[in-house]
Amino acid sequence: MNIKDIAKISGVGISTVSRVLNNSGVVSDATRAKVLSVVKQHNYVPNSNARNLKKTQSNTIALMVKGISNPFFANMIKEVERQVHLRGCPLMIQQVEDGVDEIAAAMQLIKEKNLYGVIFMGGTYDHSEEEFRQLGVPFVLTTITTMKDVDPSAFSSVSIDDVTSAYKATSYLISLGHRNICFLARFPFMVNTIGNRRLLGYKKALEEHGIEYDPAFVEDCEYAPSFGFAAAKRLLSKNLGVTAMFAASDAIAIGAAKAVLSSGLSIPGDVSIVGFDGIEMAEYYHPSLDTISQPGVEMAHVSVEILFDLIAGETTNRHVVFESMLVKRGSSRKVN
Amino acid sequence: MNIKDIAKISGVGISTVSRVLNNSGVVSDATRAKVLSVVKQHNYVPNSNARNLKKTQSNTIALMVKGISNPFFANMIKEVERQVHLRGCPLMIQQVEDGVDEIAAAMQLIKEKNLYGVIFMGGTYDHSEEEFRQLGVPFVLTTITTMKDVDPSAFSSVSIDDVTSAYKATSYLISLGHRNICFLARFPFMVNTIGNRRLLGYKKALEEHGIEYDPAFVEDCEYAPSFGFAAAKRLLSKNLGVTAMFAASDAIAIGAAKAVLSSGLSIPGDVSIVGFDGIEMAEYYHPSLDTISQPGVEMAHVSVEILFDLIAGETTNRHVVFESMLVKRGSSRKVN
DNA sequence: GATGTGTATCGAAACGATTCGATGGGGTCG
DNA sequence: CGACCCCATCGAATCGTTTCGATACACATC
Repeated sequence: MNIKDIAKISGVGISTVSRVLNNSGVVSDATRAKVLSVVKQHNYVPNSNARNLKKTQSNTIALMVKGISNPFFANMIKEVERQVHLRGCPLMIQQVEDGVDEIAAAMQLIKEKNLYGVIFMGGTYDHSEEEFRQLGVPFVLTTITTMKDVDPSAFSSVSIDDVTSAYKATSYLISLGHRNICFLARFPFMVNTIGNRRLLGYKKALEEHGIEYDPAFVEDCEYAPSFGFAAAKRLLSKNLGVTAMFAASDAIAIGAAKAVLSSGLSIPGDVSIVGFDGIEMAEYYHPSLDTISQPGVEMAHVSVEILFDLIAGETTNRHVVFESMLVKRGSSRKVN
Repeated sequence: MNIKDIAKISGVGISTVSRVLNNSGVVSDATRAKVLSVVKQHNYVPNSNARNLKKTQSNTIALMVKGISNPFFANMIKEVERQVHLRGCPLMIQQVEDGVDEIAAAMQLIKEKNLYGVIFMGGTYDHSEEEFRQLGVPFVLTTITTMKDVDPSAFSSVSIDDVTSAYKATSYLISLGHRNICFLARFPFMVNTIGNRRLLGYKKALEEHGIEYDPAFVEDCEYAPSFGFAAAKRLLSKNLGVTAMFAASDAIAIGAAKAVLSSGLSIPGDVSIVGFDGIEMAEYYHPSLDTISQPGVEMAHVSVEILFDLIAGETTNRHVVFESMLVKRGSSRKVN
């Protein structure tokens, strides 16, 4: 069942059916009604391969993401899907493994599928302006840090201020009287990753309060509970007199909390903990975890909005920086 | 840059380039090498819209899923993406909201995109054999229950035995001496949902041990911590003398645990808890939650395997039922 | 030298949509 | 009544592939 069949059955020309389906050009009401009824009756759906071929443009949006199963991302992905779907576009998801060139992978998809637009989510991008430009389709970077010194006019982005957020968390712990505060995050062999930016905020807070920075208090760990658990174990075994932990994700915090609790220490009695992200599980952990919460759903929503603005012809790139929020629950306490 | 350009530059015919790219037909080694070098040099990627149009068949796989952000699903989705990608196919993800007809939604995508295959994940399907057949492309139902009495030869599936799994959990609690065991799950206004099937197992265990089933011990709640929390609160306020809770998901269990702990009761001291799914967070909860664990990654993997077997021409449908596993950690204890 | 066989290659048609230039049949105006 | 216009509609060309029937050449066979 193709457009030709519909045309024949409706007793009109091919192009008339096309105009009805695309609401383009003029069609008399009678003809429109006739065609639509035939379309509905035969359950006709236009073939998008043919349409995309002719228009050399598809309506597919691609999402390139690092780590689908990360609960913070999972939540954002859900909203991205919802918003994209709401605009009548299909969503393609591709996971970018460590070590693959995200832009090159996207480039391939773009050529292959004539993509409508791309959202990149998570990670650190080591790409030049030129590489971004070569994409040739609208795109948005969401919760992504860039390594090269790229002119911001070359891309749109949605993020929070990682330095300030980490500063906020660390300052909070300091204000409660803590001096021996450790920091858990992932530090790959690169500059300007999320972990490194949050480290900056952590250091800044220490410095401002006259606490000397000691690398022994910082542990490298992936953004998952098992790694947080192991890192916190290592930390505790150093006997540094740690009274507080700041984790760069709630998942890490949950693992670290487990390490603390299973060592017979209490939270927040012996050790205070602050996480990062604001995932639902952190609230239902016991004790409820304090955290730096990112408005993930809004960030996803705005990412899609910006993308579709660009698709609609908007030419200036936007950079939306959301405010993170310190959520105080039950996992930190004041010390002498 | 299209196939015609490549042909011209290589000094060969269009069809020769096509044959080289598809490894079909005979091409002399010299010609093949020449063409491939030109392709690489110009970064040529064939346009899949044109290819799909001609072949009236694309290589895109679609995943129709209920609730992307559910941590158990998120994990499976990750593996599905990995496996599909490994086979060189793009993955399209569509979230099916409550109340929309999943098959109809898939049908539309199939016609539109000439899909290669579809994986349905999660939920309860109220569809007839005829409806499944009309899809016209290979598909697999993963962790899905069907309402209509559908001949199993009409579809392939990957699942666990929900009745037996719930029976296992409940029996375990009974074996520890519990009599007042409640059950938390989602019971929509339908038969044979996951919740209802697990309820069956719960009832069966009670019955076998001479414990009378009391609806007051069963609470309806969605598969998320906040709902588990609320449901457990309601349950506790009934003063039924509950000593154990069985939750139909770890997310529910975590919320329920929070309700118990924040009421001043201890786990497993006053209340034992068993969850379902085996998500990572359950292990790192404190206390670590006992759970019925489903091998999500394997289930995802096998789903993709079955799908590609069907695509490759396999004609008999398979039904793989995985074994769930009772994982004992620290959230239940023996009572007198 | 006519015939047959096999190998490497070619080009035209087709897939199902969009779009643009062309057409035909009223109606209006002078 | 002819000139003109406008509205509704039509069909051919096109997008970039795949594929099938045709071709061209070399070599062996009788």
